[in-house]
Amino acid sequence: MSSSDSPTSRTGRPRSTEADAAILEATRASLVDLGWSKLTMGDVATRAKVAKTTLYRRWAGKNELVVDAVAVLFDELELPDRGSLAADVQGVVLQFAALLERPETRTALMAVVAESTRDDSLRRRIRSAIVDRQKRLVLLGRERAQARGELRYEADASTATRNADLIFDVIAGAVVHRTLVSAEPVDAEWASGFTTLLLLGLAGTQEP
Amino acid sequence: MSSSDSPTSRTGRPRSTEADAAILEATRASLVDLGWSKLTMGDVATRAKVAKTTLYRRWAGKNELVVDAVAVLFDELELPDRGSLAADVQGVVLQFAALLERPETRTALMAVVAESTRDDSLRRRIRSAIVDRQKRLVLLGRERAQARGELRYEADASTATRNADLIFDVIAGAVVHRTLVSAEPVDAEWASGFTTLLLLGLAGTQEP
Amino acid sequence: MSSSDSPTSRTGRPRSTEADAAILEATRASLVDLGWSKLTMGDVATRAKVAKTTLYRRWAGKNELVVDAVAVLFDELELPDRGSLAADVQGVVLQFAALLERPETRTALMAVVAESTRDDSLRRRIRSAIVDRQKRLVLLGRERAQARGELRYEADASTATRNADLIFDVIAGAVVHRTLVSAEPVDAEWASGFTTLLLLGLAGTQEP
Amino acid sequence: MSSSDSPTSRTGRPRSTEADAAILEATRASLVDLGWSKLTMGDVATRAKVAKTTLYRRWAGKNELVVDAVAVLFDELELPDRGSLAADVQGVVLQFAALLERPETRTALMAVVAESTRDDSLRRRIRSAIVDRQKRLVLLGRERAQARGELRYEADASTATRNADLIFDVIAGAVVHRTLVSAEPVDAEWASGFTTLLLLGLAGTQEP
DNA sequence: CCCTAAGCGAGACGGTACGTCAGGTCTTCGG
DNA sequence: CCGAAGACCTGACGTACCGTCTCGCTTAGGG
Repeated sequence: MSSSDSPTSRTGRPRSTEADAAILEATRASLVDLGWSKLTMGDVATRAKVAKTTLYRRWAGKNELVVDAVAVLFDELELPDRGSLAADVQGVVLQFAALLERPETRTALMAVVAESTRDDSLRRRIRSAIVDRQKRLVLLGRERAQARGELRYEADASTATRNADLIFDVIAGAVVHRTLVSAEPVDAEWASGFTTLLLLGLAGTQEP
Repeated sequence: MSSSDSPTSRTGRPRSTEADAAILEATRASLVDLGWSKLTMGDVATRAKVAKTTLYRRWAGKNELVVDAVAVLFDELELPDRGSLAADVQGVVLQFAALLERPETRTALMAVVAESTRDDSLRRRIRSAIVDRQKRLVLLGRERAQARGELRYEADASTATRNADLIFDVIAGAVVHRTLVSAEPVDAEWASGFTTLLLLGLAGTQEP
Repeated sequence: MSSSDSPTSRTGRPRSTEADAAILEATRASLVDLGWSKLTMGDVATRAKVAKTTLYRRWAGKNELVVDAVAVLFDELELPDRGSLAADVQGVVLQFAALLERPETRTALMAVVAESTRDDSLRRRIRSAIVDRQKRLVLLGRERAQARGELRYEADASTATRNADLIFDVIAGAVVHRTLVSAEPVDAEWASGFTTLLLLGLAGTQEP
Repeated sequence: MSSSDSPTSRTGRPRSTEADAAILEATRASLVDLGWSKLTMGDVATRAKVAKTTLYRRWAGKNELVVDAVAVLFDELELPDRGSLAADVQGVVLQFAALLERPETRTALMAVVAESTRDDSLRRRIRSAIVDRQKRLVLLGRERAQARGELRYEADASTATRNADLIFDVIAGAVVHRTLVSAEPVDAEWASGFTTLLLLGLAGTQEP
């Protein structure tokens, strides 16, 4: 997660793992208190009771640090089996919205995405640390729905991938837009309306 | 659009309207060259051949300036009548994606949205200058589709509004997510797949 | 004193003489409140209820304005006949010291002198508006002392001038240094000690 | 002399002593080229090849910096034994005048004195860094004259101090006034006339 | 059991940009 | 033409962070 993918240099004092944890924790705290644009490396260092050098030894800058600090939060998302595809979708929509309401994700997510439009390595980091990891939810949901007979098995693998990507963009995009751009609440009612729209659309594409 | 909503103070030298235009143009140019995070007020002032103070007299800061500079680009979006709802949706999806591919919008849009999560006045500015202005496309598209008989007229006004908002979040969200987060192209194929999904979903809700 | 030495241009609106007085008064007030370095043209204009342009039409800048504003205060110095040279000297020393204790002169005098070291026209202005005007006190004091028989009449005119200049520098210099550099009070005791020293010195040069 | 009178904090990177020297040197050079009022912290930093922050870390502002930069020049003043009190006084008068003719002292001295009239801490700094240090010359001169039998030993210590202060104010004041206010040269002739006046005055006060 | 290489804290360093302020000038309107 | 109002350009201000550096000290592993 942090940068040290090096072959574990054998000599010298090893890096403090406590520092790592303290820094990420401090980063989230700073995001909550100050927001993305006011967050500074110095402030994070102070909160984590760590020297600035220690931060820079591990992360190249604010962008990378925040991605790592926030990524772990997205792993909290789960897909408990609620018995039907509609319930599963609605559940994940509400979970995702709740995550986006948290101040640390709220302020950080769009900011790092914005930065990533001009920084390829950052975009790759975001994809691997956040985006791609959450596609698992779409894939898992589909599998369950297929097992239940709610969805057909897709014959063509590439079509299957394309569909999963589309669904992911629609769900994630709609929830993010509703939450951060429209700044309206994602409540059970909205989640229900959205889920209905999505599943009818999906069902339609599977008709003969 | 800029700050002077005052009742046009009668005395003193009036503000230069040329400066206004030059500043917004310079802001877009600076966004293209430097991106959001590297853009500075000083650079914009230099490009616009204007003093920094002249910027600050009109805009409170980088955020407000960029919103105004970018907002006008969104007004380019149109909804030419292509004869069917599907064609209209697909058309606007492609237009919107093309707009998001432009470097000035690409780097600016998410950034100001991110900032707006901690700044209510900024969020209001974004809504009035960008978001709400584009809902017109959804409303216009629905009217046309209703005139064509592709969609029913909605009896309940509040349901109608809710539906329009939902559709707007789904379209805008999906396109933004595909473009900026997934960083995959919005080509005719994707647009077609997305439009199909959306319209089937809409049709489904009108069946019974 | 102010700049308009033009041959009374016959046409157009005449300059407000009230404005002149108000500006000089405002300048002194600003000196008292803010001191030389914090005094600004804008503040003076505001206090005088006058536009900045009006100031610049009359004075080239802060330096010239302050010299004129302060010069008039030095004309308050007088040399009442106290019956003896010693009493006259002591009197003028105390008067001068009292003038230098006033905040407007205190802060302004050294400042404009400092500026004048790099600005010949300013130095000329200071000399004509302040310094040379006060030499009259030395000359008047000498005349009286000569009339009283306390001092001999000087035969050589250039020697007389040289002596007057020397005495002026010694008196003015000592009082200024005591007041502004040493920052010690010029009370009757000090004035007495200084006068004694000076007059004994003068007497000595006239002995043989 | 600079700010660090702290007990040498043991941790962190130590301050660069080269920077200290370069800054003071650059300050003097800037005074020569630009004069007090045009001197800027930025220019000094540039000349010293140092960041502006490095200046502000050591000095609170222009005033303090210039006092320190100029103070060292005053330490050049010496009192070589020329065999008689008159010769000693005349020598120091000419040295002091030569110092005041140098552009860096010329422009700086009166300026900082002017500022000090509104800033007690600055006045203390000037006194300790410049004024009081030069009183040594008066004291040394008196001691020598007493050793030579030219002056009596003063019985009362407080009277001795008062006299030394008076002489200091007279010498320094007269030379400064002649040089900077009257803007006339302090040549051997003037120095001789002044010395005669002063010593006769002193002699007179010691008669029975 | 010391040696050595790296980690660590502290804080100074050269920079860049900030947002503000003052200096002077220019442009409008009204007197 | 004068005067007020206020916008304009210029350039300096003092501050905040940046990311790097240089210290002296700590901490483990390998010889």
